[in-house]
Amino acid sequence: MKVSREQMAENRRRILDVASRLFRDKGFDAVSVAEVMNAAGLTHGGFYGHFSSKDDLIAQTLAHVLAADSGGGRDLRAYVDAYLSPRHRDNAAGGCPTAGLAAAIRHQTPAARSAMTEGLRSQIDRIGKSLPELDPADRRRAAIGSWAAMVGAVILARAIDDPALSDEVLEQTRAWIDAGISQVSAG
Amino acid sequence: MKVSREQMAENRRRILDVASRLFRDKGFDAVSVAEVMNAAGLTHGGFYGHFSSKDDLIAQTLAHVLAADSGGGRDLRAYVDAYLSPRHRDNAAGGCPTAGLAAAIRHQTPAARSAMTEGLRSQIDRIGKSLPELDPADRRRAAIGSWAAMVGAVILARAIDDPALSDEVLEQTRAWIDAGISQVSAG
DNA sequence: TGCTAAATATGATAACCATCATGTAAATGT
DNA sequence: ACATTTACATGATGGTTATCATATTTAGCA
Repeated sequence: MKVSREQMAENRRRILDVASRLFRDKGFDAVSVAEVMNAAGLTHGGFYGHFSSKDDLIAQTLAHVLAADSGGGRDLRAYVDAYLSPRHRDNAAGGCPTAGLAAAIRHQTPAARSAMTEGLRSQIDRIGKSLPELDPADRRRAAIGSWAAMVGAVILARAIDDPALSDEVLEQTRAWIDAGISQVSAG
Repeated sequence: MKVSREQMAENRRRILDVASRLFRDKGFDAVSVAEVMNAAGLTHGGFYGHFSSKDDLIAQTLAHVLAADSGGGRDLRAYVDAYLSPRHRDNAAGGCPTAGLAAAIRHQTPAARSAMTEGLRSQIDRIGKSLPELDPADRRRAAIGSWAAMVGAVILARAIDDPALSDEVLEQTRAWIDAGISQVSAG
């Protein structure tokens, strides 16, 4: 059952989209190739027409999802607030791929690590650009420090089973970043 | 081939120790029960005499490794320096279980989540205690914010395949935490 | 309109793994 | 010393999964 060229391209896009959601939600290992294909409305057989292996799917999914930048844009404050919200914590499937997948990258192929590295590099640059009021050294430090705290806080908040402590981790990290950035720009 | 009571207790301890190292190094999924037992010098058959399931092993391993506190102790500065060092980044098997495993806890059983939650709660308290110069609200905020940044930075540094960027993430996060704490205590 | 190549479906296959079944030998208590 | 219990070893078993083989259908082209 051959499909049109555009249909095939759309299928590929859908595979990458659902794979991205499933991987963020359940982790690379817990998602099977057949599960991805079913979620994309296909069966497992066609998979190897699109990708050479599951590892290849993982690498291409990362490149795909990290290309779609969620970046800080102009208003860093608003971005941090949304990032460190219970809503984002509770929405791993649709949330930041770094928070969901960065820790698992260690066990993946070089292609996957490379995709993640480029994603992180541009994310750090993006955050830096949204801190124009700082001088370059402070800007770089604030961008990296804040980003590390954001990613760490969401990972910790998702790991904690006590809702009060989980909320507190988000809230206090938000205040900590806020204070750090304000004080640097005031200094 | 029965062994003495103490021998059995030692075997159990060894299983938990090697499991802790293997899990931190390779992740829960990538380590098989047989691999753990072999690393402990036993065969897979005896496993269910010690644990009711692999999930049970995971939960008990977390409780075991998180009980052995690596805590901040008195000198927070030194602890942060060691935590955010290339040496720690490159030694996942022997390093902080939170940095190695927190992100994977989401996909584990309630018992495992609960062990991790208690570990994090006491780690945050421990860091707070090593900031006696701050007033309680600042102390809590600094403890949580710093800890999130530390965990996040090590996870990011381990995900990045460019050594220069990876080192920079550690270094800048260290400077960021340092500045945050100094400025709060100066303010 | 018919031919051919290609995209996907259906259906193996082989490896891995958690868990269970059973055997064996030595520790423990009498 | 002996009986019994028990910790561990050896050896299944069943389920899952990545990957491959083959069939089917239709798009793309002459």
